[in-house]
Amino acid sequence: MGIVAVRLKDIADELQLSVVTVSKVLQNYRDVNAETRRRVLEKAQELGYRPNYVARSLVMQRSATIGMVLPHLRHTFFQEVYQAIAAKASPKGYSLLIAISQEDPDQEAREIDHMISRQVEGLILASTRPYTAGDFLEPLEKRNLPLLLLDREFANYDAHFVGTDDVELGRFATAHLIEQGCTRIAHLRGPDVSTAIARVEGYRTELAAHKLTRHPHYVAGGTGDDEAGYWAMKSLLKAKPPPDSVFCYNDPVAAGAMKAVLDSGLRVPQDVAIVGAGNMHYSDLFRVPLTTVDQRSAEVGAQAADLILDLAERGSTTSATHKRGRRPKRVLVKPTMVIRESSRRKR
Amino acid sequence: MGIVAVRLKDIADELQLSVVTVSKVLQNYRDVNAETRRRVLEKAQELGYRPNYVARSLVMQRSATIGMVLPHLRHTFFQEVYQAIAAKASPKGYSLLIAISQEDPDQEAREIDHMISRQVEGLILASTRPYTAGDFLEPLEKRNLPLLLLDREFANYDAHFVGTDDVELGRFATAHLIEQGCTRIAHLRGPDVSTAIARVEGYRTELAAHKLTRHPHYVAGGTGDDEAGYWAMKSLLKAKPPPDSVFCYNDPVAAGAMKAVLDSGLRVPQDVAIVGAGNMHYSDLFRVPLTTVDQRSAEVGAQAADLILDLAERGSTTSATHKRGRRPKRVLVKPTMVIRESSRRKR
DNA sequence: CCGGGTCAAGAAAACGTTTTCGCCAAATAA
DNA sequence: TTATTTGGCGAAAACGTTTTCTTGACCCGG
Repeated sequence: MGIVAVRLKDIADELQLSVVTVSKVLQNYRDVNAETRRRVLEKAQELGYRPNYVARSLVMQRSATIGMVLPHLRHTFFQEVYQAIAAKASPKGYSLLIAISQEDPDQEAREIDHMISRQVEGLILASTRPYTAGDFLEPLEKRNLPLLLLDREFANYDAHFVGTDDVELGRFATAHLIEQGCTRIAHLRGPDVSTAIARVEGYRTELAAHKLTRHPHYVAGGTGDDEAGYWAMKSLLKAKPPPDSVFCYNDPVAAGAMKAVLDSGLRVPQDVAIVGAGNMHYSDLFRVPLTTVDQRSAEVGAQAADLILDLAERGSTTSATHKRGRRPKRVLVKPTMVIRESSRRKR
Repeated sequence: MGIVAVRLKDIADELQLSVVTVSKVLQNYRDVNAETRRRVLEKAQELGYRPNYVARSLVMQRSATIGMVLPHLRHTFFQEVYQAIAAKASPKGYSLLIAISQEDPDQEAREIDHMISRQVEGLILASTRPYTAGDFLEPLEKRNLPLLLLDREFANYDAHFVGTDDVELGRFATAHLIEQGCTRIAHLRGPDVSTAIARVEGYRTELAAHKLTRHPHYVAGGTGDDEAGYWAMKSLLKAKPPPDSVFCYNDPVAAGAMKAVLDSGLRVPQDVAIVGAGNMHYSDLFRVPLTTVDQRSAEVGAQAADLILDLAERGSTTSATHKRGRRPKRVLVKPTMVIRESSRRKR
């Protein structure tokens, strides 16, 4: 019972050779006779030999594995980033070990520990923690294990980062609404993570640049899902005067907000223009096709893959080298507007 | 440079002990002095020791890893299944190694080989192959490695399977349209995989049960995405007589179909009623909220997790034991209707 | 004083590889 | 002929664990 595996030794025994010679054939060493090589390859084929990467990892001190710890897989953003990373890592022989923290910081810490134990050569982390890093990163530092923060960064911790330029995202969305003639622009912000904070900043900056006043009640919060968007929008509509437009933290929030507006008998975009973010799949098929800011997730993924693979191959570093003067990389991908019906006021 | 790790030996050296004793402490063996145990635990904490699972896997002949090979992550189905599996596997100490075949059979075969080399204890495969298994499963059989087919099964190969009851799905959708008074019911089928074939079967069975004729042109094919749905629907609308309703392979196809209908100036559901499948996130926010058949993906994932973990723990089997008389398990999850506007003809 | 038992620790073997080094025979050069 | 190189192969060590077996010290009862 159990799994039966063919080892180098099995090939060696059958051919009256040593494991060393067999190994050498498979590693393409030159100091082995052509005829011997042929016989080994033939036998390996015949027995269906597959190398044992666990053993190889141990002796070579290289797992060829990249770990990813994500809060969830709900948004297309993480899926597409994941696909982009997989597409780059696989041809280089790297495997991807994935863990989901379920938005739970303790679970996140456990999964990170687990990744360490699995000897990953690099770790991509989209942290679920509210904006600030704790000492849960210490084990990574101690081991000098390459860390790449994805999408969300920490205010008090310098690490390599790849994500969307969220300040720009906020500015783009807001500028677009202004351009459409909106003046009472509200914002449904997300939870207390860097992306949400940066989007608020972009929103404010752009309003200020156009000398538009911010009604104090025009920024409402939530957990970042459609449920939250629905209820936040419901209450926003009761403000006096009510907003004529809203920039939402992401597409799910925008979807909820749209539902709230339509349920209230108001029209989109005539009464309330809506802009989301993330360009979720099929958001063009919403009741009113949704204007959104595309985060170019595939590009984010590609950048993340390039960086983490580079770090892994060079055997750098969480933050140790930063302290020796080298700055961590910070890659911000510029978002792009995708304009659809939900915000089109001008014809 | 490179990653620096703390080993058992480091702890042992500092405390003038042998690795054996240190290992025993961490494995909770009883034959070690209480004071020694305390010192070891303290030192392990101090040095930030994390066990090396690669070494442990090698000696214990247990990787505690489950592999998943999926065609892609686009549909919410796979995401939710993945999440459900992760939720069950993680508490049991299993990690998930994921690979994406990109719908490419060769890539799929490579990824399977890779999983073998990584010594996974069980493999979940949603194959991209058109309905029939090839000899690419031979390495799995040879090693007696537990295989679980997810979502899509093979006609000519008996293996454990967990997925949606797709025949029922096709019947449910069709029956619902009949109930709404539709008579010219078309079907936009998916690619040549078992799920699509089964859905067609359900569709035909239900039509026959109601003695409804099938217009030969009423089944149109495609690749299963919204693009395909759009063009297939476009041409379906030119049929004489045109269908008054359509059951679509999945929600993306339905989304494309809806777009085609609306673009043609027709109304949903009055002129053409539409039913999708999969209950994609936010399909209730479509231009016309989409009626769909929910595949209960979380339940599928939970079942898949239970089965593969059970197989892995018991060290069974691809198909070897099947031949010894034990039948592979076949778990079919019953889908449920989610009725929304796109199909509601009766008030 | 001896035999048995208990307690605490370590030595050795094992897991499947890779790599370095050494060995021997045959071929080549001097 | 002798010295040197070359070609082909294997022995041994290493990677970080876990497990089994052994050892030695100590205590207790007879």
